[in-house]
Amino acid sequence: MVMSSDTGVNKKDANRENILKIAQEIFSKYGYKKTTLDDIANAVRKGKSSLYYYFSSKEDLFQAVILKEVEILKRELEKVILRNTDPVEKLRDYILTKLNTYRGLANFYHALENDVTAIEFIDNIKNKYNQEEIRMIKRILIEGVRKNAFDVKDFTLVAIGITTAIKGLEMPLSAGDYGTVNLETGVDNILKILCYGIMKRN
Amino acid sequence: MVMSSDTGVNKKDANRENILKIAQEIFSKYGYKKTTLDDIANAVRKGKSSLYYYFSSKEDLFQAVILKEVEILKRELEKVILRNTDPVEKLRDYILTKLNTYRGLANFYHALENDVTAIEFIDNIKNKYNQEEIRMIKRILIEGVRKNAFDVKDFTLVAIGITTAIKGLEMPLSAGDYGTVNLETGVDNILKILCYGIMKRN
DNA sequence: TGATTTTTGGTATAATTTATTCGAAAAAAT
DNA sequence: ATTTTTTCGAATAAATTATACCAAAAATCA
Repeated sequence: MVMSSDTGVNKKDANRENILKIAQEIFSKYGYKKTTLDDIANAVRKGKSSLYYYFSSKEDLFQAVILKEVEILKRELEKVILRNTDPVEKLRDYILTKLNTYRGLANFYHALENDVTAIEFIDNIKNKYNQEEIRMIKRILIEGVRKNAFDVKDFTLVAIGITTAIKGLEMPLSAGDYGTVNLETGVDNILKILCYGIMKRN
Repeated sequence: MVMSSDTGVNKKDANRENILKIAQEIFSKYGYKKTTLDDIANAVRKGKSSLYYYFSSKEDLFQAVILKEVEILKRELEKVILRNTDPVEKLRDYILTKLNTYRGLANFYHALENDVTAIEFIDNIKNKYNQEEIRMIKRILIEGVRKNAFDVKDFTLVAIGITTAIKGLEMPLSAGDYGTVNLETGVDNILKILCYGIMKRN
């Protein structure tokens, strides 16, 4: 393969990225099963068979989309963590950012149902990510204590607790009732509860 | 057919209604093509073949859903028309109500593409309804003039103009970019423009 | 109760859709 | 001009799906 000399990215990679971006939109709208390669091919204005030049199969494309999505989420959350905000605010931002990005992933998950391999794949990612999540929450907690806002003894334990609470918030998204749930309200509710347990009383 | 004596509605009709309601949700989420009878059957917790006891075909069911949707929209709009509000407010409410209900219809339309017969069917309804719309707008205008808020010479012409403007607002919905457009803002923009042309200056 | 009507859903099938392959040709780069 | 990259039409095999039929369950009635 020969690539253009000045730009580090070649055309193929650019095309891949474009396909990925559009595929993520369509997948997240219809879910895995209901999305056809024709849908994607039409949207990127290429022949269906051209997709196989970039990805070896529908599943391969799907996994690439998910992987990219996870990367984006990770970077987004890092940003929140590094922001210089009040600890509670930071916790709230973290959860909201996560849920909002998760909303995209949710629809993938939703229309998977039978497709065992795909579910397994996603579950693997989720588990892997779970560890990272706990670490991140921990950082927020530690910072909160240092700033004299939180009073936490066992960081790991509390971090796991909060992670669990977030999972609870994710549930309705996975289940697919979008319109019904108000994310912010849900988060604030959970936050209020969490804070009463965590906050240092004066 | 023998029906229960006291209630006017029999069970079959109730089931039909239920199927209609659920089918509308699924159709409006995935569009006509991507919705399978299995989807609907599962959602109503019946066997797929049972649906044929209530509707003669997928298309039949689809048309019933649309027809019902149109009925609901019509009734909703009648209510707005009869409300005792400021004319501009009423116009705004009318348009917003229409667009919001239309959001549901939009997705049907969106995933129709090839299916010529279905498109024709919907277009027929749209045309038929268009006349009614003009009549309704006219009523709002007439009332507005009587209340000394509007200054309109040719009601029909202005009504057609407004109807056209509303179509413009519907477009992005038909095109399928939901998240992008803010209905209220769009409506208020159009309204502001419309009012400057219609309002009686003091 | 037993008879009849309503409602359900399993199974079968024919038509359609869809993911994937292959190879050749257009486009771009060298 | 030759090589490399990229595209896509056509073919296919597997899966999905709308629809038809029929028998049995459930509800209603007499």
